[in-house]
Amino acid sequence: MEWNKENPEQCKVVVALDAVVGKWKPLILLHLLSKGTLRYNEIKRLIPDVTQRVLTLHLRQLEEQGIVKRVVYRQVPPKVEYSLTEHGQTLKPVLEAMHAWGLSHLEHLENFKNTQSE
Amino acid sequence: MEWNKENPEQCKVVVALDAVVGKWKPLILLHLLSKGTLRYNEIKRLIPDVTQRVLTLHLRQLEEQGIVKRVVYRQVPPKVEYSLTEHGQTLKPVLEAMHAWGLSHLEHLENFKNTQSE
DNA sequence: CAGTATCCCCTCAGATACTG
DNA sequence: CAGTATCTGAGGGGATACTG
Repeated sequence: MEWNKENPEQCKVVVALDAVVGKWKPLILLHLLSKGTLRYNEIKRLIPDVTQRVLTLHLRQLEEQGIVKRVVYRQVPPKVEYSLTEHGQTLKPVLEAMHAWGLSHLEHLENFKNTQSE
Repeated sequence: MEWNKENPEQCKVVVALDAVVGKWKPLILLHLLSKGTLRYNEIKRLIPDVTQRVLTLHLRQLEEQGIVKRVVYRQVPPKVEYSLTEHGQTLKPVLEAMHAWGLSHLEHLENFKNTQSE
């Protein structure tokens, strides 16, 4: 926790960022958090603007990081289910903290922009 | 706080990410958090690998967001001091949460990679 | 259904040189 | 000291078409 007292260089904020950054990753994580388990096309439908290519890329990266679990049911037509691993669940409070700050930041930006133009 | 129950679309995680993402932004913020006020070249010395161009860009963006305050002393040679705004300070708990998760994530990656190769 | 395979573009960051 | 100005390259993401 005490990263900032002496040597900020060894802080691991970037590690967290690396896991969460990606145009659609936050949305993917939030949907998995609220729904539990989702099939590939369900995610695609929940996030219409993501392309298949990028959605797959994001999911693969989250899987590599041990954040998302991918279960393939060998059948025709194929069925693939995505869910958060236990470790992935631990992101929830972090995402909530970021969301809360994001909200307050938006408010601050309001009167900040105003005082700028005055 | 309740972004995930029904509509993750309106979650503001991305707002927070937008403010914090940038190759050297976390380090800049951490240094400012621990030192309080720093001159341009002091930051540059604390983060040797950042180029002047990118450091300036990052600082300008943080300033635009109302996170960093920039004070110019009109004198020769010039003196410019950077510090966090009050609002910028509110990022501290968020960064700490990310750092803490980053640490635990690194541990998890250890035995995750191991179980992968088994 | 759940993806690959290509191709393209554009932003972010680095390198280097210059300046009020 | 605290920056600009230019040029450059890498890669993250989009569009479209195809497939086991």
